[in-house]
Amino acid sequence: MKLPAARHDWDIDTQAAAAVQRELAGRIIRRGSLGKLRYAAGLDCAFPAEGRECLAAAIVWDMEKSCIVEEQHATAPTLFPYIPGFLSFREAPAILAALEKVQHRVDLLMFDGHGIAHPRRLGIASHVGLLCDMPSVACAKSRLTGLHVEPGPQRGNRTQLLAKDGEELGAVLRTRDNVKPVYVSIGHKTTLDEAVNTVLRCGRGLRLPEPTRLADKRVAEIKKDMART
DNA sequence: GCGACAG
DNA sequence: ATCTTGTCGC
Repeated sequence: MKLPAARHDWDIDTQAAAAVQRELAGRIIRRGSLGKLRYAAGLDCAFPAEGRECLAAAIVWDMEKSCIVEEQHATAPTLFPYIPGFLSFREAPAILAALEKVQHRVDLLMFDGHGIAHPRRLGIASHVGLLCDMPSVACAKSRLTGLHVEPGPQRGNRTQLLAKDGEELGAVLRTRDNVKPVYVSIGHKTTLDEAVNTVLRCGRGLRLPEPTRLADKRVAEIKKDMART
C-alpha cells in the first residue's frame, strides 16, 4: 500500500520521542470512518539477530470469509531499546516497511499493543494508524496505564479502562470465557465500540484476534528459519 | 525519592 | 520481546 511520505525521524532520544508523541496525539481522530470494514491487517514483530534487527509481518485477514488473503514481511534495524511508552519507536519502522509491500485492499490495521490507552495518548496503534492515515485498533495483552475493575467472566463482558481524570482510554474485554481479558483501545479513526466489535469479530475460540495472532505466529516461523541458516 | 511499566 | 519441556485443563 502507498504510505504518506511525510514522516519524522525514528533515530532520536526519548525526550524527542516524547515530544513527537505529544504533538501527534493531537491529530488522532476518535471517530469512526465511513467505509465498510472487511479486510484487517494484523501486525506484529520479532527480533532476530540477537535483537539487532526488527522483523515485522502483516497478515491481511478477510473478516467475512475468515481467511488470510495476503501476507508480507520486512525487516529494519532496531534503533530503539524497549522502554514502556515508546514501543512504536522500536517497531514502527519495520511495520511500515511490511505495510508498503501489501498489495491487497486493507480497511483497518490491528496491533498487538495499545492505542490511546497510553501515557501521552499515542501508543503504537495510534502512531502507525496516523502515519498511514488508516483506521486502526489496539488489542494489548496487558495494561500500560489506566485503572479498571475486573470484567465479568464471559466472552463479550467488558469494563472501562479509565485515566485518573475520568477520561475513557479503552475497554478491558473478555474474549474467551474464564480467560484473562485483553485491553482494547482506539488507534485512529475508529470508536471504542467499533474497536471492541472488530476484536470480537476477528476472534473465535482464542484469546487474541486472528490477524495479530497469525502475524505473531508468522514472525516466529520466519525468525526460526532465519536462525538455522 | 518510590513504584509502575505495551512488546 | 526472549530464554525453554513438560504438563494440566477445556
